[in-house]
Amino acid sequence: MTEYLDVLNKEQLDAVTHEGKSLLILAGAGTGKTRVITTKIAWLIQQKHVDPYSILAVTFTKKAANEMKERAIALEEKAAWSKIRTFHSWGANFLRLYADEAGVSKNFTVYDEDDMATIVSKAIPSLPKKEISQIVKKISLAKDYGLTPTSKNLELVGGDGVFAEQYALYQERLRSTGNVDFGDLILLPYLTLKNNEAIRRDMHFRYRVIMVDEYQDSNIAQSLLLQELSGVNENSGTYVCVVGDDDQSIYRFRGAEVRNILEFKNQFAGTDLIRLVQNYRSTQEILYCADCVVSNNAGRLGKTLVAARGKGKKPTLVFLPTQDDEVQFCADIIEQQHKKGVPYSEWAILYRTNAQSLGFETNFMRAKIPYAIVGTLKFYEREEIKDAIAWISFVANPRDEVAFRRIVNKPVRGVGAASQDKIVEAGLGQNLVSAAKNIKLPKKASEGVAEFCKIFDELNSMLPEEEVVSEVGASLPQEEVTGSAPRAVDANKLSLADFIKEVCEKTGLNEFHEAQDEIAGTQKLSNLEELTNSAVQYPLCRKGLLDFLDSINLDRSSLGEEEDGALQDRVTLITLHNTKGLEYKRVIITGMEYGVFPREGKVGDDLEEERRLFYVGITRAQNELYFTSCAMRRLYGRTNYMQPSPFLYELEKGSYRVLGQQPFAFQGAAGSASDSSSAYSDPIAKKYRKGVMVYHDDWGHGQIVSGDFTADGEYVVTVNFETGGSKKFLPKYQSSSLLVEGT
DNA sequence: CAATTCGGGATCTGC
DNA sequence: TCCCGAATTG
Repeated sequence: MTEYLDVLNKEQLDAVTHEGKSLLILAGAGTGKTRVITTKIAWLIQQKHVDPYSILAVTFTKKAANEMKERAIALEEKAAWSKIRTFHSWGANFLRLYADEAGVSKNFTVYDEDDMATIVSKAIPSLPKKEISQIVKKISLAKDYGLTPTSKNLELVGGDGVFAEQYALYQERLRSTGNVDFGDLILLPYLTLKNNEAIRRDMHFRYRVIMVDEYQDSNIAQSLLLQELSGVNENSGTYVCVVGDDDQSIYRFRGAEVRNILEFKNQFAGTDLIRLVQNYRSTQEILYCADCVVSNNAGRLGKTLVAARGKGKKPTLVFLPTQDDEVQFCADIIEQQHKKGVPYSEWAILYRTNAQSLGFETNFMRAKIPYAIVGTLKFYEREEIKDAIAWISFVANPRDEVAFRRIVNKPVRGVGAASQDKIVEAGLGQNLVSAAKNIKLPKKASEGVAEFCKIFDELNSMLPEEEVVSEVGASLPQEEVTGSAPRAVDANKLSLADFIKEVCEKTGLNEFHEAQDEIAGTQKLSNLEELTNSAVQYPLCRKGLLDFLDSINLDRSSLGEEEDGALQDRVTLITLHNTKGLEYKRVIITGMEYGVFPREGKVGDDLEEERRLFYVGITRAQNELYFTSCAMRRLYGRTNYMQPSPFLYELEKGSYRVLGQQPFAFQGAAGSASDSSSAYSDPIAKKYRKGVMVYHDDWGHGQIVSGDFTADGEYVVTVNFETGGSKKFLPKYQSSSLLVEGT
């Protein structure tokens, strides 16, 4: 019955069976923290007879939540009744439940930063355009810190009296729409709990065990929410267990507060601490590099990971001339290994900024290397998608000013900015369709508005309040992480996709974007189709619509990550940030240049955060790890000479192999590729001269033992490989597969 | 109100 | 380099 405990090490077992007090688990990368949490859930249910319904586990990404839920259920079926969700999706759920108390519409949707900017510009018309995005950022940060417009500590986010006023105006306007922004998903539940004892008691009664994953990336508001939710100061008896790693804190810029970990024991009295340092993911050589890097950070709790898997291969540092060579190197090595049977899916290419993915995409496309981009797919930021979503959101909540402005005159119906303002001012905080119907406007505009309202009414009447239920006889809840119940597809039944299809047709979006496609050669129409298809599992009703919107708004990467996506054989292209919690057999960290990674101008705490990000990247690798660094890179449309990333200097010499031409800074006493007094005039012969260490994609590491010109003037080298073999090459044709190796 | 053109600014990272 | 917004023009 408890054989799943046998696979745990001592510390893991202690963590799983710990009870009665709050617990902080300091879990290094790859130390099996997901296993600990999921096992703990199973153990509590099975051995301690804790009601699964009273267990709450929160994570930061939907992917992590899904995985956790799956694994917990695999250990104990009843874990299906537990709430395992992302922080934000839990918050959204809470707010729908207590919408009145929180002061929002039951049918709210979530505004992103663009939408926030629209609200700001309408709430403070005098504000110069340029300052809007700064204010938006500041407001977001304030909410992450748990601050309201009347808080005394607004200077924490660099806010003064003027900002307090701006924040207040924004809040007022936002509340009039009934919608929420991202920060509200945490802040409003916190405030609601704090100010409402009855709800608070309900929650304390409801949740007996609360677990939080990746606690190092929680912000102040989340910490405050956790305190209220658990009732730690009210003797609720709720058990709180958080798991985190201060070395992997990478979201300071959006309000994450490492001090939440450091101060956990003060906020939650009587906390016990358990450390997990046994690493089951990476080989020792990889962990050694990771440790070299992160030990340069001050202000860490400090721990050194111990590999359970043995020594392994040294990481490889590759110097390349340009970013095109970088892309080519990655393509080559992946293709070479693929020919030897290594699946594409074992590889991940990591980069600092999303913009860097472009080169890989185009090259891989041409080379027919299958790839999948994880994360900011930008899909939902596309114009046509935002249009369609605005329509859907507006049907859900007709107080949504931002959506209204977006769609009322698209395609053009003669309702310009002036008319829009009139309608919104008249109907602020009310149903904008009613307001629009009752207002007097110029002839052209009023005809347009009438048309718009007609479309709205037609669409609105398509949506029943509740799904017409045909009973499903499942004993366990089918709840999904983001919300509820995407059902099995029933061909005979209308789904939300049918609604969205109607939206695209009735509103003229299809027509409008079809025309755009012809002019600009874009694919907007098929994007709309893709959006439609993604709604097929949602039931045709208001609840289904809200769930669908939540799934979009609370997880930008959900589309394009089809169910079977993980099973397909593809190289992963991913930002370093997005790799949190993931692992790959072979990892290439690209763009290891000063200015790219770390980004230019990062100093002090910010530089330390970049370093932790590097640490996160390194510790994703199970077996093989590569760093690539270019001498030249196109940035801002200009070609720049680059210096190697300072982080590379933090790796101990000898703890990694070097390929390619080392920059001057890397040519120490042990350097080898710097014989400038060669007698050869042929640059190829000069590069591949006798004695040079090389690396070949198929044959591995070796040394050139002879180099001669043939009768036809071709330069031939003989290479003896580490493995014992000897081969002849024509370097002229091997520039990408036969690389000069350094130290 | 829409189409065109011109100029400045920008690029982090993301729930 | 490219994209977006403002200004200009129809």
